[in-house]
Amino acid sequence: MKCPYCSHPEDKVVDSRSSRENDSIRRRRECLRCQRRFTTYEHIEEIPLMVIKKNGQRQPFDRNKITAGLLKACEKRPISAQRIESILDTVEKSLLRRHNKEVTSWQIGELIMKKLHSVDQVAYVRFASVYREFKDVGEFMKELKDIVKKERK
Amino acid sequence: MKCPYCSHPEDKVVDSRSSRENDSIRRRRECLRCQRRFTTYEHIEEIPLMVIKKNGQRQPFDRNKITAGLLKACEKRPISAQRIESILDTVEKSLLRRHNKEVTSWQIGELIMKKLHSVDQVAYVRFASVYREFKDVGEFMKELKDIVKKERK
DNA sequence: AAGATTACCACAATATAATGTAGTTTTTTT
DNA sequence: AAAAAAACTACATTATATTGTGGTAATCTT
Repeated sequence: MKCPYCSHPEDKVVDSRSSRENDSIRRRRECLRCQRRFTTYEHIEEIPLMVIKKNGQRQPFDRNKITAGLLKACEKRPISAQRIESILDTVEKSLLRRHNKEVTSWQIGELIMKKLHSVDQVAYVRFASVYREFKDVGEFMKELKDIVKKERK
Repeated sequence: MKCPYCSHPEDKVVDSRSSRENDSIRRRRECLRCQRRFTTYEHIEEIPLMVIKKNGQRQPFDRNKITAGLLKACEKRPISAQRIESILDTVEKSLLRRHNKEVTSWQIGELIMKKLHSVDQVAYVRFASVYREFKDVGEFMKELKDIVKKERK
């Protein structure tokens, strides 16, 4: 565990206690180089995933809602429903693997866009234009040009 | 560490590895009752605090901004600047103590309101009426009545 | 579709963490 | 302002985690 003060990688545990609910372990560690102390927490890898919406409200992660948006973006595009499911799989898993209990809908959008971009660029632009307003028109045009260029090939 | 499947409090560590950057330890644990396995992560207690704003964008926690809003809500109220600083202290500390790297501005508002409510109820209502729209008019009127009743005493 | 990275698994040898008891300080609640 | 709860401290005893090696499978990148 890297010391937060001096970045030294070695330390020792000075105290270790379970929380009353046994849902975490608090350890008090001491850096072997600078002797300073710090606290760490051990947690179970989070399973429940809460989404923070734009208005700041939370709600449980609902895969179906996202699927719906993606399906719409992929209308009339050569992407199978299977393909979409697999994109969702990847996104969901990589969200679950994060250590963070909470995700913003914006982060989810970004992840999907990254995936979608490598699968179908037209669908990507459709999705992107809904989920994220391009920072400026220039960026949007640049994306479009790149895609048109490739489609022509 | 409580088993996420059967809630049994005893388990053993089956594998334990540092992340390459030494900023966390991943442990693979096995429940002593149901034998199922799960993963835990140990992290340094978080120090940097990111605020998720209503529009979904992040920014570093800025105490001054919050102070400004609070000061305005407390205009002409018998609350010293010192008092306000101490409210902010409490809120900031309790945010830092959470295990969560990120907080929504909504959560911060709630914390401040809780504190403010016990200090000055009129200021509380002013602040609340800005930071949170009361779910319904009834709730707002109820708050007002309670406060007026107390003021009369 | 191949290559790289990361999670997961097993086993054995060594070193370090967990736990009880207990006192102090800090923080939160009433 | 006092009481209650939580975090940090120390020390001694016991028990368990860490680390290397090495292999498989799943996932991410190109």
